[in-house]
Amino acid sequence: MARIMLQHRLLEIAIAEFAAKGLEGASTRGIAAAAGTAMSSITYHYGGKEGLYLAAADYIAAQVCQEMAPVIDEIDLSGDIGAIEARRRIHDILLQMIDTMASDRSEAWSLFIMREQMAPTEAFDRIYGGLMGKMLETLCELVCITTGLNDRDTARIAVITLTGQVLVLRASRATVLKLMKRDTMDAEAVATLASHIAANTDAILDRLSMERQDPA
Amino acid sequence: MARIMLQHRLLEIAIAEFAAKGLEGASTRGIAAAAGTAMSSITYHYGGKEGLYLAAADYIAAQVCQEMAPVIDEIDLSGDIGAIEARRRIHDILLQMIDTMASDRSEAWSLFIMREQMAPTEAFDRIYGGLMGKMLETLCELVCITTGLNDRDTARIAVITLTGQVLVLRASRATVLKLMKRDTMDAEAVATLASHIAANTDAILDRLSMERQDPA
DNA sequence: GTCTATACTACGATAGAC
DNA sequence: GTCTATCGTAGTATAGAC
Repeated sequence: MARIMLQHRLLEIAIAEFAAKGLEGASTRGIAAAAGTAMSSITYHYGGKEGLYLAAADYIAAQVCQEMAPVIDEIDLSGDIGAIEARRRIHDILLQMIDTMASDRSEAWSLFIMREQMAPTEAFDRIYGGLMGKMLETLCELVCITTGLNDRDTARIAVITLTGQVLVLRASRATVLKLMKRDTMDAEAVATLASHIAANTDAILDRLSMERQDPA
Repeated sequence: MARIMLQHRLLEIAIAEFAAKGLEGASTRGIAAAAGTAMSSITYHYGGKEGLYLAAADYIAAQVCQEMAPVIDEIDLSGDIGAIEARRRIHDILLQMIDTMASDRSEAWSLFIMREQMAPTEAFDRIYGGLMGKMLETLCELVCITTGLNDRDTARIAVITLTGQVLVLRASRATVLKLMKRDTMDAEAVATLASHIAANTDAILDRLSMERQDPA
């Protein structure tokens, strides 16, 4: 039992290190030392640095899956939801994403994922397959429902731009903080950003709905 | 003269390496070898790996500055432009950003900058100070003009979300390509994305204009 | 100024003691 | 299973030849 906890601890430290310094920048020596164990235990359990990295990706996928489950699973029981309900769920998902992206609690996860997005390795497929793909497809479906669109390609582009507003909070954290003249992303700043993103989301979805009805 | 060209070549190779592998992942030996010179010349010219990295940041700042100059400098002669002209310039700047973010030509630049955004070092200040800060403040100003807003804080948040739609094209390139079921970002895909981003931009700016007139 | 040779450090992997 | 010791490799930095 204590062993299992130690493995979790090692993985969490590994994620923090990989997130901060990248795959090459992080050192197995440092990770092992921080976890209070010998470096060779990484070799034993994960086969090496690369194995540890992939295990970290799986761990993140599982954690994020758990975190997002409440707002995603809901869609499974969607026999036929209306446009208003679909839009509410879009807002729920984006809010959950904002919370995850902005919170310091999951800073390491988001940084790890962001690094993979920019320079994908095998780890990206695991994370994408774990939940991200499902979540994005769910968003596409919801966009189609709430706008009345049948064109999933257009819906996908809408999802890209909608999530872009959220991702920028982490991907360009340094710029966002400079622009907002802050040192940290406190709860108030997150709330302000969230309300503006929600309003933008409505504006974008309304535009898509209107274009469908009146393709002028 | 040939020496200067060699330094430029070395810097460009360094940028590509740093962009692809990060500061720790890139190797001075590899960079020097690819540039056809000895590793110690890096020490001589830049003082070491860190110095080369900062020089690469300055080089990028200068290049991006040159690239964006046409759409930014325009604002300098803005005695009093109208709401329509301001909005046109916002679209111009975003289009230029999309082109820079999406094109393979400047892939290394954007990756380098993205890495700095996620984990800022001294290099970030150089890039931000070089042009990015000025460009973002220009965008804020234009948003205020085109929406009639006096609240620059709101304008800054609008700029964050507007640029977020663009940045996601590079920051989450892997996800975007998966969603769009493509292997590469060809010109047609870029054009489609650009037109949707432009429409979203209008929707967001219209929303801000309307809220100002009717803050219900 | 630029390259060669070398010193020094840190990394990842592995073998073997316990 | 876990730790210690060690090996080979790769990195930066430096000194010195040219």
